[in-house]
Amino acid sequence: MLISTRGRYALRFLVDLAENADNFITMKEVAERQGVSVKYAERIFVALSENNLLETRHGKNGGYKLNRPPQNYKISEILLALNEKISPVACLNDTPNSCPRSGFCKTLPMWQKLGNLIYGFFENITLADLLTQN
Amino acid sequence: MLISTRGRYALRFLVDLAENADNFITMKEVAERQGVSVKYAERIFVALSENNLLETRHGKNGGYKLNRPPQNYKISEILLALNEKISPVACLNDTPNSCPRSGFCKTLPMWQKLGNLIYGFFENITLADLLTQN
DNA sequence: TTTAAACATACCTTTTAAGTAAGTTATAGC
DNA sequence: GCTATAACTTACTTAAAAGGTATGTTTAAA
Repeated sequence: MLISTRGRYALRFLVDLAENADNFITMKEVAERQGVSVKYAERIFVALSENNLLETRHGKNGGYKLNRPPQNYKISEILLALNEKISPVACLNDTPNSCPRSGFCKTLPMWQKLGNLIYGFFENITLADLLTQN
Repeated sequence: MLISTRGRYALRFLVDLAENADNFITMKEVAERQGVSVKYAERIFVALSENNLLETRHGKNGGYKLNRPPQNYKISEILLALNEKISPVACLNDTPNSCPRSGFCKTLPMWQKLGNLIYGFFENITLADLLTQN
């Protein structure tokens, strides 16, 4: 699978925060609304926070909120924050390509094309685009 | 990762057979040429064979060869034979979608679009296309 | 009938995904 | 300043999948 639950949940959490914007929302509230255990959600929120995708406030009346308008969140950026490997095959993960066959591999060009297709897909969608879906 | 080594190796094996066409080629020979252990290659060849992607001959002077011209092998068909899950997220794997949130999930439409993009990519490339790459 | 190949079954190891537990630190409100 | 609350930290556990190996059995050409 290209994208694991961590990446999927992260997107849903951000959509949730966007829909309840302006106020600080607790992780617990989002986790419950999204049907994810609080403990698992916690790790995802921390990853988002570490990558400066969220504004946080500790203590009473604290929580999380978006730190920019939804159209400024590229999906690619969010998935990378969760360490999702976006490439379709392992042999595209290192640059320069470390496979000794890369110079003459007949399948590599196909993987590169697909990799670019997928990366381009995630680069050109923002959180705002998700909000208008139904 | 979307595609595992099994799928990747399968494609390379078929390219190898296509390049050495007409004769039966032993699995051992292909495996050595492709730098994959004979035992691991064996499982991949069996999967290809079970899905009628190869002609086989037992015993002396036996081996494998393609059972059709390279342009009649769609990449999608080959990957499916290896049980590669082509969809980018787990929640697209069952039809109808079994997720209780599928009716209102804000991220599902994006995953469906990406799934169609990837599936279309593999549907429109054949083994013959790989042979002309360098 | 021998030899070389595909085929079959069962197992092992490593890595990653997914999730849990127990505690520490920061901050708003009283 | 105290207290409640919520983010943060570290460490662990479990389950599944990927990747690979070992030991055989069956088939068919020479």
